[in-house]
Amino acid sequence: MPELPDVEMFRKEAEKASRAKVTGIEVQDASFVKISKKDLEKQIAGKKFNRILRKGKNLFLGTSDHHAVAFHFGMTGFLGYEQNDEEVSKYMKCSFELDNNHRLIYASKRKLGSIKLIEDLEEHLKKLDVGIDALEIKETDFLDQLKNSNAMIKSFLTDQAEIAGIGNVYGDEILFQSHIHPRQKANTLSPEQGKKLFKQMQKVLKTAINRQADVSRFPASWLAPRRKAGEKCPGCKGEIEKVKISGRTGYYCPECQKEN
DNA sequence: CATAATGTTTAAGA
DNA sequence: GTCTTAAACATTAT
Repeated sequence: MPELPDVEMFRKEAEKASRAKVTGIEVQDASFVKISKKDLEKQIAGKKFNRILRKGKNLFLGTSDHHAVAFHFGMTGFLGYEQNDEEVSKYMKCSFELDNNHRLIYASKRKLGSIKLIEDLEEHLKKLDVGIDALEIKETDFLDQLKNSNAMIKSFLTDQAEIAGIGNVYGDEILFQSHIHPRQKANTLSPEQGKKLFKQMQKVLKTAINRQADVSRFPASWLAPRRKAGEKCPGCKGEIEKVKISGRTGYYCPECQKEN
């Protein structure tokens, strides 16, 4: 589930490739990649991805000449650094062959993500309609944005233009650990709730990264492993309920997360 | 077989 | 302009 912690894992994968030179590019699913092997190679071959940058759920692999490849992972995409002799995944969309017997592969079971060629990374970042990364935002700015939003807090947290990186699963987790109801309006949170939300946001994301964004390694006190209506809340005896907000199915504990 | 799934974009209505 | 839902995208897992 590519949200901030997952994409952070992909960033680390890409970093393993950053000292090697790209020798060629294979496109396995042209209907998804949409850029020709020829154009990709013209811009990337012979260079190194030595400027790697993540902003929210977006990953940019840049070269020294300001060009870059922009990746978005949709719901099922991933990036992996692997040895050349490994079997090619049938979900592979394209791969960047390296001069060290490895390759960087982008794979996805569905077609919801994207791969784009960027002419000038700095210019591109300026125009991107994506807010500051959830791990970079300062508490005071976060609280200001909360005050200025009339949206439900779940929508606020998952709105990439407000804060970048939080999706459906981590949004639910952060609200669960902050004891805030997902439908509560952002601008009705008390200052204490706002501060708690900020703190839990940092904690949840950092903990998830420390555990390789792997749900099976998350603490038993978390909601994420129990995303199902009728499951027992890990904090009380209550039952987890489903809520549909901005088109996504969310989960919360009606006992622990009351509206005020 | 029907339904839901980690995401984004677009449209339409309040 | 803000915020909400619903639908669309394509494919897999339950």
